[in-house]
Amino acid sequence: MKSAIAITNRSLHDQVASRIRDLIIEGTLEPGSRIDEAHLIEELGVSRTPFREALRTLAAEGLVIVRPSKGSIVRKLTRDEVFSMLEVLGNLEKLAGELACERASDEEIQALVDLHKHMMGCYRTRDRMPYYKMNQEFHSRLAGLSKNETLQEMQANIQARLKRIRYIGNQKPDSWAGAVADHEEMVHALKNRDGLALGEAMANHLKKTWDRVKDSI
Amino acid sequence: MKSAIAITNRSLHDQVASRIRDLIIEGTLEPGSRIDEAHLIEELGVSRTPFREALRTLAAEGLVIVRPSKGSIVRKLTRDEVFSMLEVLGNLEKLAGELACERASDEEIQALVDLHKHMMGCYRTRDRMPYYKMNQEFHSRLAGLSKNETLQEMQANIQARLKRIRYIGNQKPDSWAGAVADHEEMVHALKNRDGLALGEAMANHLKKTWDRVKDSI
DNA sequence: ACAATGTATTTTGTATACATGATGAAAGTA
DNA sequence: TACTTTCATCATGTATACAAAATACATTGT
Repeated sequence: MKSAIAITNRSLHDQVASRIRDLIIEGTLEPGSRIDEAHLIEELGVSRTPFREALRTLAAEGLVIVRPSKGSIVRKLTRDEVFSMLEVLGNLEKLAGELACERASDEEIQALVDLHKHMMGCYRTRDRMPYYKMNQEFHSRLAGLSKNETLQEMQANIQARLKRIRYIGNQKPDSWAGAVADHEEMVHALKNRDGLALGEAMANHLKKTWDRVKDSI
Repeated sequence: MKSAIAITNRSLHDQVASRIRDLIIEGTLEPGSRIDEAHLIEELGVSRTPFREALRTLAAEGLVIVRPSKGSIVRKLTRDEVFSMLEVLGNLEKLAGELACERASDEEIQALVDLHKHMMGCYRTRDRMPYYKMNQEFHSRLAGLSKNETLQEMQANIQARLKRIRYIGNQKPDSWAGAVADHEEMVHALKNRDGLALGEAMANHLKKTWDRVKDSI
């Protein structure tokens, strides 16, 4: 989050990249569809140069695919790819959980517990959207507590790729209660600094995510 | 592997990205040093557009850092960053090992065993360079046997970032013998499809890599 | 009528020119 | 002399123009 005062010192291609990222997650740009350069350029009011640089960035992030001389498409994830991402993500978050128990300060843990409580509040009042956002935040923050930059980065990358699918999966009637129970377990283990238990809980949580999400691919 | 007949249809920025990647690994472009756009463009004989697109790709890969309006620099890894990368890589390869034991075919395992034998040959004759290359290949192939695309991709990414440092670390007198012993253990576990043992061996191997490499940062 | 080939149009890829912002040097003032 | 301020220069960021490639369409021959 940037403060409103902060001068926009970001280069244009960075801004464009962020914008396109959002468009993909919102679903305005549909997976598998071609990205109409001319059209989108006009829409965004920028020229081709920064736009194309932004596309290269997103390609390296794995959100779009550029086919030489044949234009770019929004990457459409196959079942196998989603499964493979969740498999890796589960493992990464398991590691994150273990490391967090070793390395995080009491204050940091408490802050995460507080966030969890907020989430529980949203669950009780069935506020899906805020819960969804806080959930993303929760996982990101927990990755941060591992004090491992690379782990954070990789986690963020996979999370970004999956965001669209999880967003959809989040809308249908699902085992929300199950996810909440998982989180209770995770927070409990975190409070006790029980790395093994936390790791297992997180890996397990991601396994269940697959069940919740697999039908919306 | 592409057939030799296939015409090189790669776009210019892809070629440029590959070239710069090599320059960074070779050390021609030193970590921390600024990338002189004008100079390098002339050297490569391309114009700024594809060059800059290539830079954005490399930035997303984590090899260079672009500072808005202040040019790009070759990313210089700190001790902490290298440690964090090896921590993640160790975990990733551990997972790869476990999955490979479950999912790889006998032929694939045999092919890897053969590669290992070649490496042993290089070790006996003290051919460092071929050994180094085969070693990279070995780890990449093993990641491939996990049948998990994302895992492969992440492993390749971290490996690319560390290539330069490992390349240096490889030149000084080190515990080459130790690394070889690790590999023997890994291949043994792979043959027996003992996932747990292979996973442990790989994680362990990466831990030792830290010891071998940490002084050349 | 259908297929194949050639042509036109659209779209992507690259180069260059122009604009904007950063860095450093010189001159002026305290 | 030291510090500040302004101006010049250079590097980076963006836009546009040009070139090449791909796709769609039409025309011609069988």
